[in-house]
Amino acid sequence: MVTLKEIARRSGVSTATASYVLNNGPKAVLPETRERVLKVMNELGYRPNAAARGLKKKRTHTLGVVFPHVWAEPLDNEYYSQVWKGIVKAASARKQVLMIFAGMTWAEIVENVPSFLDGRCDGFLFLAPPANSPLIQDILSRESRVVLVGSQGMDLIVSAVDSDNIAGGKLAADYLISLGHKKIGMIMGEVTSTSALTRRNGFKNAIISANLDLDESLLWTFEYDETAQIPMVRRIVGACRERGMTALFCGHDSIAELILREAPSFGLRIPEDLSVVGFDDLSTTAHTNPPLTTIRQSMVEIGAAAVQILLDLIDEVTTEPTEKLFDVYLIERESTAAPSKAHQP
Amino acid sequence: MVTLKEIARRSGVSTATASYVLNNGPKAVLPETRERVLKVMNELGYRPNAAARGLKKKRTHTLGVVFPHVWAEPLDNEYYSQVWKGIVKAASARKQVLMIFAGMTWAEIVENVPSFLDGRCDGFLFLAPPANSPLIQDILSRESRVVLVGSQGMDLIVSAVDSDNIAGGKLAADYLISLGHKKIGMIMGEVTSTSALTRRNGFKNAIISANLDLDESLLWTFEYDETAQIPMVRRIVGACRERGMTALFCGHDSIAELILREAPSFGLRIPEDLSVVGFDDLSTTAHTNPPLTTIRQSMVEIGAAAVQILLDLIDEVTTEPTEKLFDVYLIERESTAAPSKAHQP
DNA sequence: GTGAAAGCGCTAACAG
DNA sequence: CTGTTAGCGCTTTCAC
Repeated sequence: MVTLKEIARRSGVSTATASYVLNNGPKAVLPETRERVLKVMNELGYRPNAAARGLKKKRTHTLGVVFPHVWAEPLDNEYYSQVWKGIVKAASARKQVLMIFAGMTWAEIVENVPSFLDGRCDGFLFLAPPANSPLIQDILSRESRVVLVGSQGMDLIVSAVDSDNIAGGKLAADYLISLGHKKIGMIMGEVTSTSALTRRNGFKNAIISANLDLDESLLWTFEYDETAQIPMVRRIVGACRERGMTALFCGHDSIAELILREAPSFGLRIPEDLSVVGFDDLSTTAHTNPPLTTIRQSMVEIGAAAVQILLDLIDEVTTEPTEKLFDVYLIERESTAAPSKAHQP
Repeated sequence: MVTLKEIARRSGVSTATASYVLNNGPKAVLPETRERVLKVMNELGYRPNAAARGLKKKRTHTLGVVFPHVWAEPLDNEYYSQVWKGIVKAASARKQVLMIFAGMTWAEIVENVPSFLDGRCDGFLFLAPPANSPLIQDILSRESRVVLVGSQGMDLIVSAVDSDNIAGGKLAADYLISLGHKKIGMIMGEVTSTSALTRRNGFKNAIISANLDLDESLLWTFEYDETAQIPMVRRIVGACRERGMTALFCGHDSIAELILREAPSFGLRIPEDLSVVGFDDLSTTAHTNPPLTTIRQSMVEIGAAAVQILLDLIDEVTTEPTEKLFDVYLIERESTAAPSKAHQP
């Protein structure tokens, strides 16, 4: 390994001078000296040692990104990919390196993350942590340079970036109501996810504001277990037949895709018998049959904003926790329509 | 920040002793001393500083993973996700942290990666680097602890893990031949990708071995540009109509999905008019219409094996570069059938 | 079994 | 403008 000392020796200067040229300061260096040193550095392919620098400066230019699980899980795959894309983009634009912490389960994360508070990262991004996790509390007590992504509405004093899920839930419900639907159901994602909860709250609010009947039996939670999915679809079909449900809001596009895929085998036509609205606007939803009406989130922007906020925290540009919510948009496709005559009063 | 020195002071021992208890060695420590020190560490929530340790031991327990681009790109999304899943799994099982290097373009990577050869990682995993990239050459000249993933068959002396793509291309072709097809086309992925090239080589070999006509005009390269895709499909449809092509092997499932989706609008029935075989076995391909016959790769295992090989290199368990190829499997679904009578001689 | 001290590679205050 | 040197937090050799 070639060291600064070696560079200095070969260029006939002191390590201090060599360091000054490396860092462009804090002291000035004569142009010719500078050139000489740079030349030697180039020739030897010198790379300043990151550990030594980190030790000295207490700054690693590394951001830790904590994933709740490996994001290859089908349900959230594209959401994480897109947010991640924004993170990478913003981080590389600002010359930051990303360090990933991911385990199979949240328990594994909880066990390991505290051991990373050892100076190898300047701050942390937590992607969609479960609501009210004690880990976050614990981390925050020792490290304030933390930004939560996809977790608005927790009671913690911490920076966070997310879509405006309340508005999203409301947007979906209001749209279905405007089409004339009266009996509207919803399937939410994980109960441990704050965004799933807030989407449902927005949805409920809209139903209530419209003076419609909020039928709790039409509110389901998605079953991640594959063997439970067909029975779940069956229950939803049952609700259409027996309770007159004519529209369904799904907390994730992937849930909506499942419904679209399975509905025909139950003789349920979409949108004639059931209007379906998703959430996310995944790239696949424009090609479902029928194309899915959904709520678009700005996933890439969310990731980029999170990096921005974290760096401001690290650089002490801001000291107060910031919360940023992104607007969501209705993307109207063909999985929604006015309720058919058969269901009209 | 609480340091070892502070721990030592508070426990009434030297930093050396405190270090011995931290590392369980290299010297023995009296159990009671040990307990006392551990207690203080716990109370203060002590975390040994990573930079200081790295500086001293020249080992960071960090693995660098280089992505050719953000893997949110639709074509390769799930492939990278799955490989990544295997990497995370294997790395966390062996207590390694992962550092990600990703840019938007390969040029950005080339520009930045060398600057990470600064001791912050113990070794590197390169995911599907372009064939014959000078970057890899450059890196290898300064850092031998490198494993290539998804890039068999380059001429470099470097460890690599991949699917047996030659066998995969052959498997697809042999299967179509066994169904009775004589005019078989292929669309390959990026020309810069070694796996795309080797799949095509396997395909060609099989065609030639079967004494069939290898029609070069039936060999296409996928167009990533979205506006070019419909014209590309049109050309393929044309080949069916004008040159009697009855089967098509796609180098990626995502390409096959495009064909399946667009074919109906050209009046092309699958598999009646054209049999289609994909490659990857993405989770979505069981639900395409019709379900896609494809070649399954063991993506998770590939990722895990790469970590294993890299760690052996780092720990000097092995010093020779290792190449590991994983078997691929034919998954027979409904997008393939014997050629219809109309096309038979 | 424990401690003093050197030193990993770098930065920066201080001296010249 | 350049050099000397202390020290970041830790590990480990060497002495006791």
